[in-house]
Amino acid sequence: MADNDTSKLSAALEDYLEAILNLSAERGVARSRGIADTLGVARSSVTRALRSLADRGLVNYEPYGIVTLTDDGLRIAETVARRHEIIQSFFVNVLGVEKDIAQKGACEAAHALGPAIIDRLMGFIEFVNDSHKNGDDLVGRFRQFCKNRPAAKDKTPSKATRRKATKTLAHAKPGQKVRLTSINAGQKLRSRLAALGLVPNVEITVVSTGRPGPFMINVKGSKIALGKPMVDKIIVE
Amino acid sequence: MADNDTSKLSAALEDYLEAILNLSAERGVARSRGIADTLGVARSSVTRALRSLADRGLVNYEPYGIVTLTDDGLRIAETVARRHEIIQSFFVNVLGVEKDIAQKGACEAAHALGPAIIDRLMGFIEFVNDSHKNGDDLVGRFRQFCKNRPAAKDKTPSKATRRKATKTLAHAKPGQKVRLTSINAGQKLRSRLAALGLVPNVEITVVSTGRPGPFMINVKGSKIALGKPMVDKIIVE
DNA sequence: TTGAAAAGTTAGCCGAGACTAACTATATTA
DNA sequence: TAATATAGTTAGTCTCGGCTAACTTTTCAA
Repeated sequence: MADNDTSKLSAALEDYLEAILNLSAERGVARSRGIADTLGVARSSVTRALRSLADRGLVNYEPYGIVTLTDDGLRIAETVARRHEIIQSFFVNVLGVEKDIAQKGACEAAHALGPAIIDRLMGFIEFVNDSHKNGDDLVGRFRQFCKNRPAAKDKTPSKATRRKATKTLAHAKPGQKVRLTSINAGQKLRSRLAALGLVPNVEITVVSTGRPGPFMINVKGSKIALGKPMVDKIIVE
Repeated sequence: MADNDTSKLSAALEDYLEAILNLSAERGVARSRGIADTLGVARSSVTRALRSLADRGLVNYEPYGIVTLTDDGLRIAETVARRHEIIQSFFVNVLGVEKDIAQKGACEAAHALGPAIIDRLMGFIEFVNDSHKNGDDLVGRFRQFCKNRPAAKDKTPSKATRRKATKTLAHAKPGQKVRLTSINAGQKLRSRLAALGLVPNVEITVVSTGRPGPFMINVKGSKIALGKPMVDKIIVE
């Protein structure tokens, strides 16, 4: 019983519970060393985590003893393990992601996704299996679909995601024409730049973006060299 | 360029970048207050995060100034935002999860899932859309499938997930017969229990599990009352 | 133009969760 | 059964990412 703390468990402590469950199942018994190895943390970290879990009434733990789950701990551990498996199964069996990559992603995602999403996900996996029994090989069709599709790079934002962030002069490319919107600096700097013709609404043509050399721009016919700190302060569109 | 740190960014800092990107797009400019409101953190936390991001060369930031993303920061922010959207789109448009629940889950999962999984997920969404164009309403079929399926509870582990964790006497139900495997305690306690007939391999019948009253067991015809601390130390199968 | 309100920063605190180094308890085995 | 190896704990430190309270800067309106 102990504290029966209502507050949600941290992802780290959930991982400890899951590790204890797995070790219990695999080796018959969970010991500190095994937990440390499984999670890749120091033994001392395990000691502290076990004390914390014992305080919450989730494990039976006493110094130098073996670790067992209480009813409450078992319930949580099984929930986490189940989420983990459902997510991993989706990644591997539906999406066709490599097992070790899926493993890593599923482990983290298991803490992020609530019951509603997990239930739907499991339902979806069942749906896919069911379809297969009825002669519709969804996964096979998906694999085929992937082959005919140019691989999208994670780094390249899709049009749907593209946003217009506030741009500074530093974002501009050589030859590009931009309009000065504002200057992100104090009074004195603004008036210094104003003396060079750099005022709101003026048109700027980028000559070269430095690296090496200074950042060169053309404003109303006159070339101006700017240092990196300036370039970051000039907001353009 | 500043530091150009190779180390991976924390989930929290990724969230700051994403918030800056969104604010830039929505309000034209990102300021400290807006970031604090968006993320629901104190303004002072934002100040510190911005300093950290500026140190890594991801934002242009100076005290009291507005915040803009550098090229590197923009790249990361867009990547995170894209992941976020892809995951959320999957939850909402494929799984049919409610938008605000999906929102929360997707936000956290966006930090957990790497390029490989994200790419597949996006591919899958495209596949579903493509199927729909070709007359196969996958999502509709899934919805229908869900209706005919008894809702699974998140808390109840499926048989596939069920594991045999190390059980203590505390897990046993009244009337249940178990066999004592070992006792998780020191020499002195073990011999005390041995005097009561509690030795490895002995059969134990659970009479009552306490709450209220003591935990009662039957060992070779004799009834024994055990305290909670004892019950947790007796490993059974 | 000045003075209050809003925005932003500083300083100091906290808890979680990791680490290392040094110590102690338990197990093994010669 | 004593010596040693292994397991486990303690103590102290660090980083991260929150927080509050108090202070400073900027903005805006009278």
